Amino acid sequence: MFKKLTDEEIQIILEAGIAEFAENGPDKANMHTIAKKSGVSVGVLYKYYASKDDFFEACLRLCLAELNRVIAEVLACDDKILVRAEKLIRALQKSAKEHSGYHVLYHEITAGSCKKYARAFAKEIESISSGAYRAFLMQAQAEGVIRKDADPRLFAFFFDNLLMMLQFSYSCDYYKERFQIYCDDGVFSDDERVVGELLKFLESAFTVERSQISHRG
Amino acid sequence: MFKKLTDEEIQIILEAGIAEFAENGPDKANMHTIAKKSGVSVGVLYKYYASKDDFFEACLRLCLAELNRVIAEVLACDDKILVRAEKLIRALQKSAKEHSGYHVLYHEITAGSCKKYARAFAKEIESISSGAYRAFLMQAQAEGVIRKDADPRLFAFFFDNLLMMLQFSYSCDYYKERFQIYCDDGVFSDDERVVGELLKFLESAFTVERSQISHRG
Amino acid sequence: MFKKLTDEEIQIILEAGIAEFAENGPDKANMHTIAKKSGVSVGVLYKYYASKDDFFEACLRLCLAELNRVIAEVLACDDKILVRAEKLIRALQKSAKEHSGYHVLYHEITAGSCKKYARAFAKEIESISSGAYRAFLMQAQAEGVIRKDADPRLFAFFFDNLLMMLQFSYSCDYYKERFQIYCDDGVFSDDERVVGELLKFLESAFTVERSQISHRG
Amino acid sequence: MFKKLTDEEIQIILEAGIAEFAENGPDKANMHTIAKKSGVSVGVLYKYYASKDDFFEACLRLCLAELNRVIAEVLACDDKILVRAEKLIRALQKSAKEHSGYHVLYHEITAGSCKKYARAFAKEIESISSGAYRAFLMQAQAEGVIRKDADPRLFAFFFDNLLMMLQFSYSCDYYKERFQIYCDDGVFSDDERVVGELLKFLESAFTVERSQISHRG
DNA sequence: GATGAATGAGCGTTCATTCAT
DNA sequence: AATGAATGAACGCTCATTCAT
Repeated sequence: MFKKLTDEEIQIILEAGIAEFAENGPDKANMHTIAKKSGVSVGVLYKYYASKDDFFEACLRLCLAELNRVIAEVLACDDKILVRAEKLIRALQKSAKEHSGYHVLYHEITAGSCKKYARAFAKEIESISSGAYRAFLMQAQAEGVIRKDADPRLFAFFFDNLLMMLQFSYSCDYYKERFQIYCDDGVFSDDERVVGELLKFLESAFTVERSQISHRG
Repeated sequence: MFKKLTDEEIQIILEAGIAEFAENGPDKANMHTIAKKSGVSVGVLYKYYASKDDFFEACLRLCLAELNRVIAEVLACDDKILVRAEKLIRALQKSAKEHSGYHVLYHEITAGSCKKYARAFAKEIESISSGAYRAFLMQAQAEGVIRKDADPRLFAFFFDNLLMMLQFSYSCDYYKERFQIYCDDGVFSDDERVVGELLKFLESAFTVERSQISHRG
Repeated sequence: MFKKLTDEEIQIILEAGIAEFAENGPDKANMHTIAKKSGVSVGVLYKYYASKDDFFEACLRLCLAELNRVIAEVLACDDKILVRAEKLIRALQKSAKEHSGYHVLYHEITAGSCKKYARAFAKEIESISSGAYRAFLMQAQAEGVIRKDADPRLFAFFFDNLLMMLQFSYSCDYYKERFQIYCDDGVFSDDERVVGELLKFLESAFTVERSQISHRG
Repeated sequence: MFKKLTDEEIQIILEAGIAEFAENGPDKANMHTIAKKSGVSVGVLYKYYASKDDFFEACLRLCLAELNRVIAEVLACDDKILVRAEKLIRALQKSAKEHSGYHVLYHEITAGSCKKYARAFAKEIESISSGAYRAFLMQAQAEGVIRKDADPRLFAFFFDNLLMMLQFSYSCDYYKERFQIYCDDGVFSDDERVVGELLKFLESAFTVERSQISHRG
């Protein structure tokens, strides 16, 4: 073949990379295995990507683009806050179950092995959802739908924390195991229960007005 | 030194290991570096630990013991639920800031490179907090302090999710970056703000009675 | 060189291995040295052979194949027993002098460091000559050429013992030294003398009819 | 203990060394294991022996002394040649069965791993039996008991070759396996058969007068 | 351009030897 | 004097990267 790789071929290579990186982690992942699995030679891999690290970054970008797409799709509609939350939960639940590798790779960035990417990627990725969530929390606050005394930044943070843990709980081995321990072996087959309870949790968290307890004296 | 290593010296080695594993991840961490950093020879490392894996596990156990100790200490007192929550938040906040390596290593287990430990450790570690949280949620429910319609298992799960994300946000690079993005550069010097907002979030989440939205239809 | 190794190149590597293993024994032999001596990188060694052990076995097999070839060539002809013996002696004498490494490696198997191979290889190698020698001893017995009261199995064993010691005496350092002590410094340059005397020894051993001594009472 | 090691203690250490060296070969043998097995510390080992090599040599010397003792005992009596042969055969058969380690270690010298000792030891050890055997062969020749045309040096060599192979066949794994292949599984329990046949073989070899076959033309 | 064989730095691990106690 | 913990050089093996074909 004397041609540039097509987008489809690139896609196949990246998918193979994502699978391998998700399966074995960035360090144990093997470039030859990836080449073999995607039906190309290592030479091609190194023609398109300067190094294993560089290739890992490309895989990562594909994952994050997809995850962003999922979230952006939900946020595009002008729903009320809890409807949005529900849609996000369902979307992440579905995506994490169907494309666990993508979420596992996202999780890898948060681990030490990817130190290198931490700063840059955090900026790139988290700014989007951070901004979006803060925005609609502030709007909801303005509309009187959620508690006035909430710090939109922190609340957006807590909200995203719950979503992140949710997606990892549907995709990463350790978190999956933990999910079953916290809930029970049936959680993975009763998505509605999880959606329902998380919404219940969020709904309360967002909408209570009174403060029953005075922390700090 | 030609005497058997004292407990303190073993501690130094483990701390060096934790630092190296936290810094580079289990795969990239280098046994020679650890030996050098802790002022012993590689031989000593292999006299006390059968393999890199075995040593990693020992480091891990030290971290987890400490983390469990922190949590257990808080749970020992028979406080009301939100007091407990507050104490847990403060304890984790403090611990994650002071011994970030311990928390980073805990986080490592959740990542792909430690696949091997996922199952076993999850059982070992998460069962404790899972049981404890569920128990005091149920007790609070019985006392009428928190909403009756909450599934204690799921709510315990969401609660711990928030705590985990909190500790990682004070210890792991990526999460720290993200924390600043969500909140602002000042978060790390205003612990009270975080405690206050998270308590506010939890308080509402736990105590609302009415359900304003009907999910699912 | 970026083409697959040719058979000749593989041969060079194996020869380097045989030389190194013969020189230093299987344990002290060094894979880096072998790589260097055969002009390839260690990587190549491990591309073609799974481990040092595996490589050693390959070297061994090459030696044994050659040794078997030498013996098989002689046994192919339908000569009378002492003619065969003479041919075998000459063939082993020549081979042990010219390819001492091959014979040294054969000798290595008999030593403790190769414990692992003892059983399997013994079966594989010794069965052939054992069977062949016994067969022609029995034939010679049937033809009345050699003594009737000989146990063909034991006599075949003694015969091969003499041949083995002969080949080792021309190839292994210790045995070479011993050879010179038993005979004199000139043995290695007077092959005919050795052939002649050994044939004399065998001829008598095989052909005497009367038993002058009553062993066992 | 503030005393020099007694001869018995030295003996225990050497026996442990012989066992370990015989079991694993000189390279794989472990100094710590030897120390442990003989109930002393490695420090003591290195107090009495400069290095592993030096210790191996000491073990070797013990073995060889014992083997020489066995042979010398037999040669002390002024028996006729075949009586001597029979006594030697029985003595080696017994010794190799009972103290296989000693013989295995002797065999190790002949292997490449002990390159270092080849020259020196060969001189030291083989000279004795070589001289003795040659002497009594010449005497027997003078007495007209064995063939006149035999070269006493070579015949002594062949004689010792058969004895060496015999002792190894009763002590070294590979040779034991080979022994069973050549003869049958019962050889090890029918010592008389082996003695008888070897004597038959030697008797003929030594005593034939006429040369029935003209080798070389 | 594409291939994949070859490279070799680098890491985990062992164990003979040393020497503080 | 005896101990055995500590040392660290050295080796087997891997795999990201290169480049002759």
